[in-house]
Amino acid sequence: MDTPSADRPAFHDGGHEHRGCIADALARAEALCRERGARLTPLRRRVLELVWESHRAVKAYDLLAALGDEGGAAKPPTVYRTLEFLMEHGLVHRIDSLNAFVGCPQPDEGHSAQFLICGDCGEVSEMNATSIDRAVAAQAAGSGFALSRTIVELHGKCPQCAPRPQSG
Amino acid sequence: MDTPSADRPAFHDGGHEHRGCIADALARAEALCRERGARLTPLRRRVLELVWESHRAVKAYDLLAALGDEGGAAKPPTVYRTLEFLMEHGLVHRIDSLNAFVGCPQPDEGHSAQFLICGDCGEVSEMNATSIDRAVAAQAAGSGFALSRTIVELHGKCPQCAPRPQSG
DNA sequence: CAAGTGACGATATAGTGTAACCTGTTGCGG
DNA sequence: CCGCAACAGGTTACACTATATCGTCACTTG
Repeated sequence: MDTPSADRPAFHDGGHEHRGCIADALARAEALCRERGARLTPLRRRVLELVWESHRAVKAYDLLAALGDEGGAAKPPTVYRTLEFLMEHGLVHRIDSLNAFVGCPQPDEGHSAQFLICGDCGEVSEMNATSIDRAVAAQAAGSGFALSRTIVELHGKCPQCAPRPQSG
Repeated sequence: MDTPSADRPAFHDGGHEHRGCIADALARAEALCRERGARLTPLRRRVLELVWESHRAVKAYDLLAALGDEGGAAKPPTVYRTLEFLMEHGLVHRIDSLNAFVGCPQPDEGHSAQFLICGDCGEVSEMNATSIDRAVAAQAAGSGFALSRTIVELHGKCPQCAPRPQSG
């Protein structure tokens, strides 16, 4: 469980059937909202779909533009509120170092995620590394610090963009 | 070395002689710039001093305002360039989750720092936890990810703002 | 002094995020 | 059906964060 690559690939190749990712995400969101009595309105659903159009982090103003192109001219507060709702329910995460948002592949599990962010292709991969969690918790405790939110964002190059010599 | 509290307090009490912190920071900066042939101009020195006026993270436009009050009406690009210089030389760090900047207590050591950020008093404490570094490096390696920049920002309450029951 | 370089200034604009207020919709009890 | 409460969404205006571009000044170096 410590190595995300054990369950699923950390990064996706260009050829994966991405429509499936979107469909899965929407299905999970619908199930989760039904379960919690939260309302997945058309706008919220559409924004989630837009966020999932790629595995890259999407900026709020790109969503704004995309919604505008579709006729429904949303304004900033609308988009931010929608993103806030999606974050509350764990459906998307905010990447602070990018001022951007990315879909969460497992919204149901209560988790503190870490992110691998490729500077080349822009793809973002979510990890759930308990080893990092443990190290962070131990450090915080050692300083008498009461942890409430943990931000771990790792920038670099993904395997596709920086193939190791031995494999190329 | 894993526990910063072993070398120095993670957080400062209100009563510590902060003038010393500032003086130390400026002295270190001067030594470091002299050593590297970098120019610590009056503006850069002043900005560093302003950043160090507290142990909180300072926003760019607060610096802008502070400089403006002093007569020298600096414009945004000037402040950002100055901060960029200070960051290149490790004299300040950027806190991405706050869009703000904080002085670095040990600019000489090449380090990847982690930050404890108190949501109450706003103080920021820098750690150099090799345990976190190791966990992060291992995870990245396990995903075939070539790490270039590590962001670890921990939000919560510092010991002064959230004293543990046993000590209060 | 002339040429080159780096620091800083000025203007303008792009990008990001909120406050405050209002309207529309839904669901429910009277 | 009506009115209410709660929530979703829209509108305007503004505040904050960041960068592009060009100009100017000072300091070095030959």
